[in-house]
Amino acid sequence: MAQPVNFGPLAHQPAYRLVSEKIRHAIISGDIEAGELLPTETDLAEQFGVTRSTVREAIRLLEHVGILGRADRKRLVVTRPGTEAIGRSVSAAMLMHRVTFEELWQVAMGLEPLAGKLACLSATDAEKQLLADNLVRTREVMADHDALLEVEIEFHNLVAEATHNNALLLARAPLNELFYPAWGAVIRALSPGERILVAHQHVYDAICAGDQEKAEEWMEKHMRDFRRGIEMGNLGFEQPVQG
Amino acid sequence: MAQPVNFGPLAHQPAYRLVSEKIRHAIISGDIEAGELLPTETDLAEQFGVTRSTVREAIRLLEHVGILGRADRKRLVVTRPGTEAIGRSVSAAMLMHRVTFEELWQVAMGLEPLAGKLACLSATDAEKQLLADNLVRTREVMADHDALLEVEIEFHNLVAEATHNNALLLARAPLNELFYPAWGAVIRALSPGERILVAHQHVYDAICAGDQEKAEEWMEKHMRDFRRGIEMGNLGFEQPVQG
DNA sequence: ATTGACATATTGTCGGACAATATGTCAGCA
DNA sequence: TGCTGACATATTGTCCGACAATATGTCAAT
Repeated sequence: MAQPVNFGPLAHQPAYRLVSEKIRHAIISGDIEAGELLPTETDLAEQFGVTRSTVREAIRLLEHVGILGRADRKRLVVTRPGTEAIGRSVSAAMLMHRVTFEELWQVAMGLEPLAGKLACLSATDAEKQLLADNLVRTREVMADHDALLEVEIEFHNLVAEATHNNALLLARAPLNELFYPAWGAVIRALSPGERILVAHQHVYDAICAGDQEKAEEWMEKHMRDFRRGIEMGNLGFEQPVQG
Repeated sequence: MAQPVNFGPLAHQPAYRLVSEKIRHAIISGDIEAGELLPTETDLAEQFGVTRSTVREAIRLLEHVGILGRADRKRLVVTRPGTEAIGRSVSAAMLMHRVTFEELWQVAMGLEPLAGKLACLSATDAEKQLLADNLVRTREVMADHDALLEVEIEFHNLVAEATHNNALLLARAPLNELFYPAWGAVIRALSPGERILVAHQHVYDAICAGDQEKAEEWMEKHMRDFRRGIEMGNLGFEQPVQG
């Protein structure tokens, strides 16, 4: 029996998407470097043969992803999406998927110890110094829950940055965003300042000594502590994270 | 001396951003469920007290991130950003950051073995069956480079899905996108069909047996093979990945 | 129940308009 | 010279109104 011909739906992309794709392609293919200014909307409209409104919609499409930004609230500029932009999108996606703490924690268990390990190989003296400063401040604010949360988050970010691995930085971007409130709750509930400091100290020592195993191991311990904190504080380890 | 008052630049957000934020907030806070239809553009324009053009720009802002999509090329619908949408944004970001294979591989070494391990705990019979089917097909197409690439990628996706961990799925989304071409190059250069099959087989066995350590270990071996493939094929392990 | 004709709703695109604001130019003045 | 202020210009944000293409709903005819 002859298969009835199956015409796939002919994909008539709206113009604003085509324009958006063209610009996007020009950007990620490197034709336009990050930091370069884009032509004005009117120019683009002429070049593509569409109206300014259409160009504007195309631009908006790229704006929230972080590929395009504004230089001085006027001219459009090509930007590298930073961890903030990526963190926003991905964590929004995770929220909508009702990701639980457990799921998130499992990912963190894959990435944070890795960050510790890699930092041993690539941390510069300046970065080690930043970590040392962070430790000092941790000791100072141990009693202040809010401040402790700040330095705690900062420590992890510093370690991640010390890896000089942009892929890792981007991959763990959403963790920051989503763990923030939970971590704060744990700190308020259990005042684990001392334990945090000890773990951080060991990680720092390991990084300075270039001891990958130790860094990995202590990051892991640290994360397990965090998990236990959520469980003990009855914060709902199996519950979806809250925005 | 009295500090001269420092007026921060007053942040006058353009209207389309405000509208976008309102909608975005309504979505991720759960006021609008995924799958629900949004009011029409004209309605939204009235509700917000702006013109349709402005609403449209606001919508575009959310569209590319994946939280808004079209139901039937007409009505707007709230969607959960899937791995494709996230993969696109994040991999674009990674491309612009000139992420190298090495960086990417390091992240994959954090996530893929983890996926193998977790899949041991949560893979359903149906998912195991899918993996089995994949293995059969792998054996069949071992000589065909393109087809081999397909099943190889599929295998990793199946394992990841078997974890039932959405956070993990989203975090590894960009890897798929970016490794794809490289993996293909490795396959074409070295025809490693046999090695791939062996590794997959062991991972599959481990998942069926619930043997976390073995699954993790073989995923790791598999990834190391991949790394060696890139190095041996002179594909530039320290080079930025190509879009 | 299916088909076809027709009105309606909604999106995609266009064109033009104007206010607010940043940029560039140039004369005037210490 | 070097700074200031006035003015024209360019660019973006926002609005309005319009129209074509297409999907949806209704209703009569078969």
